[in-house]
Amino acid sequence: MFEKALTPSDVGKLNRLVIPKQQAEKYFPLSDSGENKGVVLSFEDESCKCWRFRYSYWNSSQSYVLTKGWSRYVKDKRLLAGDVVCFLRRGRQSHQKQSCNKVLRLFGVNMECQTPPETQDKQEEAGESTPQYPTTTHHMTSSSTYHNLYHYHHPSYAHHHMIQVEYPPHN
Amino acid sequence: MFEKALTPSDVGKLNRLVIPKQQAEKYFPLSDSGENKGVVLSFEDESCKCWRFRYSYWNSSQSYVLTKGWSRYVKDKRLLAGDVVCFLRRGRQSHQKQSCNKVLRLFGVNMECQTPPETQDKQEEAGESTPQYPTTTHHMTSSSTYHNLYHYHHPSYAHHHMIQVEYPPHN
DNA sequence: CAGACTACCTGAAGT
DNA sequence: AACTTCAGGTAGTCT
Repeated sequence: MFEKALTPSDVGKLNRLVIPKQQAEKYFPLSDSGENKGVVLSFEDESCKCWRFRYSYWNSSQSYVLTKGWSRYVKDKRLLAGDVVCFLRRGRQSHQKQSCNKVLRLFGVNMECQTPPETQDKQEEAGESTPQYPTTTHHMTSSSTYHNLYHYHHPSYAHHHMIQVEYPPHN
Repeated sequence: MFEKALTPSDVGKLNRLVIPKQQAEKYFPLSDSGENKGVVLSFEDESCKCWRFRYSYWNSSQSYVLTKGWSRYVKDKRLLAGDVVCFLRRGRQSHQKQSCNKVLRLFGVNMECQTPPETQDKQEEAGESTPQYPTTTHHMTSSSTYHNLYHYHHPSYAHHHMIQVEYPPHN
């Protein structure tokens, strides 16, 4: 889907992550109805720990942000500016199509990968039918559409963490 | 009414003007009802350009401030610390009483003035019935009570600008 | 009460 | 040049 290199603000005292508008509107659309106050997105990290982040739109700055809960995640994962957060689409129904041909071991997590992450964004933009981002070997247990979110300290993979977000949210 | 010599903070990155409490409560009272979030005051400068500043009370610092919009005015007018902002009451009904006996030409604006600005504050404080501040010769076109606000680089008049504020606000 | 959170705001930069 | 975006802020409330 997309990725973002974390800014100092994203990991600092502002306790929020700005999601670039274009990506936010494409992948995490908020309906105009009752979602003016945002929604809670449920994530799950590599250890199956649940993380819930509030996702909303700030009219004043015309920005989409993850707010409540984000700072706890930054602290727990020791995220630093320069780390990159990658959001990846992964629907249950398209899970099979995403089977990869390489396995990368990161932080004790086996990850399958079809192509190197550096080249994935352009390829992904070129066509949804051939997902290339790394994906965990964890099995999805819900029928919802899922996304993967992970981050790394650019350009190495030293600080990769895997997290999965359910979208659209269902609670 | 009153004047304030601008501090570095008033023209700096804080993007706000602190209005001395005594003056604020006397001339720009905020009702306790729906005005906890402040009001927008509409000003008009010597070229009839409209300036809208948010005026509110900051509980944390127990201060009355002009916030939103103020920084644009500072930048546009190139205000500097040391410049003095003068707030003058000028009601439509009291306009005639304010007829002055001197005309000062400042930045292309004819200003009438009864006494030198340096001595006006004390005199004004002594009695509302003999307003002495300079006032433009522009005609008021609203039935609302108006105030004048202008600033100058103390102690000369090199940076005078005239601006008029409607108070109480009606929109 | 300190830190988290909400909802604002702005300047700089890009388009 | 006007407009949009967003990184870095603020005040005030909540927990």
